[in-house]
Amino acid sequence: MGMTESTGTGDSKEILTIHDVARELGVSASTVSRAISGKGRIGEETRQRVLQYINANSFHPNAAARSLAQSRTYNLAIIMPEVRDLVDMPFFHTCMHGAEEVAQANDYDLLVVTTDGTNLHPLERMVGNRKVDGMILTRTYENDVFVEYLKDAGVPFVTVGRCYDPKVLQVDHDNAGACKELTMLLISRGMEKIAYLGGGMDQMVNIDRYAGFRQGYEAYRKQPDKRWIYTDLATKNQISRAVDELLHLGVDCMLCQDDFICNEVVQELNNLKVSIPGGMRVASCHYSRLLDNYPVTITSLKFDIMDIGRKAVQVLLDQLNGKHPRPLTMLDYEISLKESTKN
Amino acid sequence: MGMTESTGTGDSKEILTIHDVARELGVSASTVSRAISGKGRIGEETRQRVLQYINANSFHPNAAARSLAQSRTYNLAIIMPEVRDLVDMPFFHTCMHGAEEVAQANDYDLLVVTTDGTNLHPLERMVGNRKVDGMILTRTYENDVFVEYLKDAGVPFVTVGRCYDPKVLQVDHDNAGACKELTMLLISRGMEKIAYLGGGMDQMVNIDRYAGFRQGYEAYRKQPDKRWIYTDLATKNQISRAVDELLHLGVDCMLCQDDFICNEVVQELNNLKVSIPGGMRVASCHYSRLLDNYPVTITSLKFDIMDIGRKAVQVLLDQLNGKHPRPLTMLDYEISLKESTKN
DNA sequence: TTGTACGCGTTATCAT
DNA sequence: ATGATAACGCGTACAA
Repeated sequence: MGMTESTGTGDSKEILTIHDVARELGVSASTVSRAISGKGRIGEETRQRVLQYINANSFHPNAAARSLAQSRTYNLAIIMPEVRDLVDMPFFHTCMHGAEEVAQANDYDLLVVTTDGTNLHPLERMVGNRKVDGMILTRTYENDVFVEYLKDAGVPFVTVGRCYDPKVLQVDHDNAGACKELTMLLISRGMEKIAYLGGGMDQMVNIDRYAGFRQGYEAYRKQPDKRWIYTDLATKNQISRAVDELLHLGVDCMLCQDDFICNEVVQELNNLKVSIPGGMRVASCHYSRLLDNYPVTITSLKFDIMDIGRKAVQVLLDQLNGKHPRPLTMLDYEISLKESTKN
Repeated sequence: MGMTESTGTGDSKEILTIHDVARELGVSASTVSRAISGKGRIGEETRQRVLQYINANSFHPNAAARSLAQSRTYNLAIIMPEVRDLVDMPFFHTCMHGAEEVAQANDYDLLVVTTDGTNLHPLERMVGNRKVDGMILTRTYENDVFVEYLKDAGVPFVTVGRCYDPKVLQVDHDNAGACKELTMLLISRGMEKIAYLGGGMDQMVNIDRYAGFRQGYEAYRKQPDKRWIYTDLATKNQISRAVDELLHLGVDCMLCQDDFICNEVVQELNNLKVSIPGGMRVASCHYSRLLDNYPVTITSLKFDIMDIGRKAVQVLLDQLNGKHPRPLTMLDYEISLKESTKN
């Protein structure tokens, strides 16, 4: 738009195109393109000459043009659950940073999208506009509209968390196995009456952890009392009420489904002047720094969250690049036995 | 690529282009384009006809093509500091969600980029590729290489936090003013010896808060003892050591520069069995849920973080749309006087 | 090995 | 008010 031509010497500021480079080097645009992409045969010397020039003049191919020509955006989207309570965000954010790290390393960019468990709209826009090559679902539900939609739309995606469809790319920890092991450990330490405090059973991770808890009991041919079990706990109030009632029931230990719940449980116990582990034992199926804030260390399962984000993107990129990654990637966990369950 | 044509009736799945729509409706592509964009004159009835058709067949314009034609990506990037400690992330993540909310509402997408205070590389890639229309800097430094780079590159951007250049778009709280007010309040409540525990003085926010602290004293024509002042505290160890020494000096109150530091301070005090506010008074220049975990409520400054993210994007979009937003947007704060500073 | 020509899907500038 | 046509910048068969 009425921009005066640079006078003679190659100025900075001007935005270069592949043609500018070509003209300057006395070659054709396609040669430049080949030099950059590495595709198609090209003389090594011209290749170097081009590469050197674009480096020196910091030429970058226009993403939109490239995207249009290749039908590839080099963008990934990560879908985050709507933030209700700030404290339950660490998992997703850590995961996001892991994802971003690997994306970045592969010259991909990461778009963040937050949406609740039902609103497809933001996804539809992205898919419709073809703004991304693939997506990462950071949470899975028992009836997952996102999974259904993406399968249907033919968009490559990976889930963080389990998914019933075995063909869907998924990376997860063995939540059930881990909780089973933790439960068994607690029982073996003499805790007979273990209470379970869990959240929304519409989420796969919660379903799995609860299943693991039951399996732990079954392995000992025992059964937890129904009154010790709370699921679908959503608010702080519900949690503290559950704690109160469980105290009356005289359980030996409170097994919390995640760090958020554990956090509330410990606080309520604190309020009631119940000491840990003297008055009550506590364990959590997921550890986060949140729990660092207590003088007593908490027995818990530990997962490498950043790594799950990394792996998710790795698998997704493999998929996009035509490799055929194993659909299911299982990550390690660790049981961290601490003071809070000392007998 | 060898896709069989849909037999007769307009199937779903096929990816439509603006031409398909045009052909189907017996109009030209440009008419369809105009109907969608609203630009250029077009008959109201044809307009409706087009709009209805694209709705019914869920047509979305190809983002890459549109981007190429308009030289506009409808993407924004948010630059997040490299994550060192997970606990100091809440600010940036909350900010991000606020930004994403407004971006989403304006049909923009948000790319996340994390980088430390010196590494320009990720920015250069984005700018070079023209992947975004603008950027949000979530943290500003006294000598800010990002600000310099973006100004130089002519990329629209907004900073969250203050910046020396008055022409740079910035949205911020009045950190200095708020800390001054808080300091004065503490003094007026009889706390003569206020210790200050702060972090890296390379960051603008820390510079401002510290300045506010000093101004608070000056307003009373007093001066804090040098030994009460700790800046550039980086590790937990440094913080707890500072707390120990300050206890020996017999200060009346510990004013913490942010929630992270306050968190450590309170923990250390806990370890040492020093009660709050009985044994020591504590206040924080920034509140986050982190501090919810203590039985005693903490006197602090409160900022609406989500809102700062929202405002940042709003201002940036205004800029992109040729409006001329005021360079400086100041957001409100609130002083929350709680138990931790009771005398 | 390298150059030519066309397509990717949209917007914008001209005509009509 | 609408239609044809030329960009936008890059990738890629095809030709040389």
